[in-house]
Formats: sequence, structure tokens, C-alpha cells
Amino acid sequence: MDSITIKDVAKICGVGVSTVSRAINNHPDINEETKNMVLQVIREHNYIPNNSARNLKRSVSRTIVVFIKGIDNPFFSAMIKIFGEEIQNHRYSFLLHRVDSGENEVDVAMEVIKEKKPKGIIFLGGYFSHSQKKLGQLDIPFVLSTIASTEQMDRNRFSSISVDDMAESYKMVSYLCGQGHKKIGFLAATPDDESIGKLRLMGYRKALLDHNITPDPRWIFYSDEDIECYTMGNGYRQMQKVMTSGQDLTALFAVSDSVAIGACKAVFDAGKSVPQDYSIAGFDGLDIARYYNPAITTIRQPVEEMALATTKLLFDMIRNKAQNQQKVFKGELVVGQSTRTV
Amino acid sequence: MDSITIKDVAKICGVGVSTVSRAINNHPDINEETKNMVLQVIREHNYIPNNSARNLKRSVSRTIVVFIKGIDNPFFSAMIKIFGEEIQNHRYSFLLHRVDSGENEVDVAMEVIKEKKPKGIIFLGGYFSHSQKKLGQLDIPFVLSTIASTEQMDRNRFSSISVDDMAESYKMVSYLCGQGHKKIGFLAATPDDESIGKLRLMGYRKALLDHNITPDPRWIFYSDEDIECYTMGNGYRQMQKVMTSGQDLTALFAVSDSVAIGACKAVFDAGKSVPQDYSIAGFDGLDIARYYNPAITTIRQPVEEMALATTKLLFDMIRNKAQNQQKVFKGELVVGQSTRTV
DNA sequence: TTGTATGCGTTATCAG
DNA sequence: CTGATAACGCATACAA
Repeated sequence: MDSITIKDVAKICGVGVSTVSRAINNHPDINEETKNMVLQVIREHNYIPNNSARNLKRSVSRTIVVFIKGIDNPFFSAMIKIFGEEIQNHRYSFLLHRVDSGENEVDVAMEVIKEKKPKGIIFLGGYFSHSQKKLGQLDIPFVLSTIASTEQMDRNRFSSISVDDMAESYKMVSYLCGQGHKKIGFLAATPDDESIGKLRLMGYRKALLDHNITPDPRWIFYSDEDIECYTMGNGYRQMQKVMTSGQDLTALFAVSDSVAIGACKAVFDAGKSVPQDYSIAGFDGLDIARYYNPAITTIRQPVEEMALATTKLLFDMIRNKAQNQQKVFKGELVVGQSTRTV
Repeated sequence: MDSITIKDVAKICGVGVSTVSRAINNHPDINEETKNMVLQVIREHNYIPNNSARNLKRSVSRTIVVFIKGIDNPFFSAMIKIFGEEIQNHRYSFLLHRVDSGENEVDVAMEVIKEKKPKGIIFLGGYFSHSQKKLGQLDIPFVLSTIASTEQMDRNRFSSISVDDMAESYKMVSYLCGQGHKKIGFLAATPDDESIGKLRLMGYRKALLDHNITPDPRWIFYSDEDIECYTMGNGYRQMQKVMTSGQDLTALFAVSDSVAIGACKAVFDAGKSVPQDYSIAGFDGLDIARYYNPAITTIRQPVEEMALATTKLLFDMIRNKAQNQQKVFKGELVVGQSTRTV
């Protein structure tokens, strides 16, 4: 841990520390020769500037921090990948910070801001319904990506990229109705969900009503509390309940593709078939939905575009002081082989 | 960004900065009352210590950094989740740092060490065959998790957690041979792979030889360079090549579950069936392998145990100055419905 | 138990 | 173009 400092480099080069500093940050007013000499020495002794000291001095660092809640959600993987690429393209450094499901992302963010002095922040996943005031405390540009809030928030106070979860959910359930299904179940998140889980459920309800079907509470299968709700394991378990519930549902709409896949597997393991015995649809448009057998009928969220839009918006805000805005992307109904006409 | 500093807090409290510092870091020699008073003020003004300044002073910070190469690999998701939990259990903070596939993880690590002064490091993914000397430069405890190296490395110089990729691969191919398969193809990583891709290929070759089958180079389908090799998309594409290759293979062993799933889908899309027309096996034991239809025959790596072992080993090294060691876990052959006797 | 003063490694200001 | 030197916010040795 006895690493070499800028002073040492200066001594070795026989110059002042400020000259070394100038070489590092390639300032304009420095002799080209001296600069090369210094850089050479730095390379030889592989000196690395202490970033803590830098951040202490500098007002901001060229860093974007991504806070992610639910890192095991496969939906985020693709986004993170693109974030990383885009951020590197802008020659910023990219810090990924996991947020525990119990933590408040804004509190965590505040600390990291102090430490890293990042130029911008992306929040991925989580539930912001109760964090409105806290968000106001953030004094640097930030974008909520793929985060829904069921409450009304002041639209000038934040930026977001998302799909209209309720409308997309409505779209899917309408499609199922159009295929002749009358008894459509919903594989839901937890009952207390206040985010996308709730919105998708609302879309489901509304679609049924608009098709003159009275939603039956017994058609809704909530996730148990002891299991991550957006997982295949949960889908499997809930679908087992569906099959023993006595409800003669012909179709199931799952709150996510992972849940849909778990549900399919439960059907297979029961010796039945999808879509003959049950039509099953998902939400997200994960790669695996396409590669599954049968391919899952789903709502494809335009992940790439959304990720790109997220970084673009963030950098626009950083550079041009662009206004806060909420961008809503349209999902695409992708019909696979997991649903059928009845 | 006009945030409040320790001085301000001291002034407000009417005490010296050192007293505030003592309160924050709850030092023993401080009056309980003063301490509570200071803490109260801190809470009211929601003061957050500047970590850059702290790290600049302190020799080390209570942080573990996880470097991950290939964040979109679903195999890592579960591990990261456990890392996060364990690290938080130890009351350390957890920093996830993505490493671009072009970057050298050790170089990146060196910089982050300077900045964060972490107590330990975990490397996840990547290829360390050429970084041996560089690893020596790391002067804090680190563990390579799920990283294979094909070259010989000095076993006292590093710690690692992994499975014996070659042996496990051998196990799977032997199983396929035992099921009567004679012509077994391999869906490989890239030809220049020097890590797990190579080891798994070596295991495949050895198993064939030991079963008196001469490996035919035309049975090996390498990933194209323009695609991520451990993906479903790659599996799909390679399997299409298999089907038009004229090689009448009866079984395919894929370098990963994702690749196996892509391959299955290609078979289905060609109007054929798994395992009737082709037996297909994977490697990793992802959740999706179990939930796929048919369930993928695979080698299950004990992810949880491995992740737990990784953190345990790291903390042991941090605390007890435990010796470097290489822990090799045994994989489990999980027979699904994607393979059959021939 | 508490306060004061010093230095951690950098960058930026200001004379040279 | 270059070199002292003063901050940056905090922890800590030392003095009280």
C-alpha cells in the first residue's frame, strides 16, 4: 500500500508538483517536452493518481452512477450493458451500485454523491412512490429508468424513461379477450406492490371490464411474501395454485416473463400443455421469452431504445441543462405460441 | 452542492471537530451525552461525511469491490446477489464495478484500490491467463471467483473458487457416451478462448478419446467473433450450422446453458425435436435450464455455495490473514429431458 | 473528556 | 511555461 504520490513523481522528474498535475490532466500551458518526460516517468513507475484526493479537490468527477434495485432481474441486464457502453462512449466512468431491497435508494444516493461527486445518476428498479420529497434533495441530474410510480409526482422535479405499464397490460389482456378468452387469471406481484406490479394489475382489471367481464378476485394469484415475486419459482408455485383452485381459467396473464415461464413449467409438470390447456402470456419481452418452447406471448419493452434514451436524456441534462421530462415508450405485443384462440 | 461539513456541525454544536468525528466513528472516549447531542444535530441537518476525505485520511475503507466481466451472464446474477448479502452482513459496503471486455481487470482494479482503499476484492468472470504478473501487484486480499486459467500459476499468489471445468465437462460427455451417443458435437466458445471455454472443450475431447471415439474437428462449432459466445443467440446460430453441416450428430454438448437453450430453439424452429432428433446438453445449471421445456441436461455448479465460499475466504484472508488457496467445487450432473439414450 | 493543529494527495491560484 | 502554496474535509496525535 506504499504507493507513489505526485510529490514523488515531481521529485523524480525534478519538477514541481503542479507541472506533474498539468501533465496528468493535460492542461494547455505546459511544454510538450516536459509533459512527455513526466508522462514517461509516470508510466515507468506506474503511478496512479489518488482519486479520493482528486475528488476532494474537484467539484465534480466525470462519473455516472447507476443505482440498481433487484440486480437479479434479467430485464436489467441488457440495460446495464448498454448503460456501460454509452457511458464509456462519453468517456465517463461508470459505477454500478447495488441497492438492497430494504434500503432507500435516495439515501444511498446522497452518500455516494458526497463521495464520488458524480455528474449524473440513473436509478434502475425500485419503488419511488414514497420518495418524492427525498428526490428533491438530489441536486444533480438523475433519470428514473423503468420505474413506475403510482402516485402523482410533480413532473418538473424528475425525469423518467418507462413504458405505460397499465396501458400495455391493458393491451395484452384485450388481446386475450379478443382471442375469445373469458376467464383470464392474473399472476400478480405482492398485494402491497405500489409500482409496476400494481399498474399491470390495474390494466388487467380495466381490460376485463371494458370487455364486459367482471373481474373475479379469485382469478388473481398474488405472490407469497417469502419469495421474490418476479421469478420463475414464483410463477411455478402460483400456477400450481391455479390448477388446484377449481377456477376453470383458460388463460393466465403473468406480471413478467419470468413468472410466465415458471407457470408454463408447472403446467408441463402437471402433464398438461400450453397453450392447449392454458394460454399463458407474460410481460417484458426478455430474450428467453422468444427462445422458450413455446415462445411466450408477451409485451416487448424496447430495452435498447429505452436504455439509450436514458443515457441520452441524462447527458442532455448534464450538458444542455435540458428540462426534466418523462419519456414513455410503447411496448409491442409479441404473439408467441403460448397463447391460442379459444 | 453546498453541503455541510464537519466544521459546520462542530460550530452548530458548539464543540470541536474532533468531538464530532468521535461521535461519527463512535469512539470510546466521548461523553455519551455530547455524543447523542452531536448525532442529533447531524440527523437534523442531515450531514453526510465526505467519503473522499475519509478515505484520504484512513489507510483502508470498509469496502469490498467486486469486478465483473460480462455482467449480462445470467450465471453471475445469483452470485452477485449473494455477494451483496454477505458483504452487507459483515457490515461492509459493496461496490460493483463493471469491467469492459476490452479492459484489463487488474489495471482497473489498481485504480479503484487507490481510490477506494477497499479491504478486499472479488473478480468475477474474465480471463486471467495473461495477467499473472499483474496479479502480484495487488497488495490486498482478492479472490478469483468462477475464473479458470489454462496456464499454470503460482498457487501461493492467488485465491480462487471454481469448479474443475475440464473434469465436469468430461463427466457430461462421458454420460452422453454412456447413453450410446457416438457422434457428439460441441458448441464452443471462440477459438482463441483461453479460459473456461477452452477447458470445457478439452474435457470434451478427452472424454471422447477415453471412449474410443476420435474427435472430429468438424464436430466443433465455434462461436463467431461478432456475437457474445455464451448467449442463446449464439447457440441458435451454431445449431443452425450443425443442422446444415451434413454431420449426422446425435448429441450436442454446449459450452453453457444459454447456448444449449438457443440450440434447442433452433431445432424446434426447424420442425425437429429435442431429444428425439438431437440430444442437447448444457453447462452451468441455471434456473432456466430447469424451467425450460424440455429441462436441459446440464452440469449444475453450486452457485450459492461457491458464492458463500468466495466471501468467506475473502473475509478470512482479511481477518486472519488466511493463506491463499484454491477451492474447487464439484458440479452435479443433472439429467433433464433434453437428452436421451440412443 | 475535549479542543487544536497537522497532514493525507490533489488541484488551482498566483507569483515568478 | 513553471513552482510554491493554499485549500478540499476529515481523522488523529497531542495538548489541555
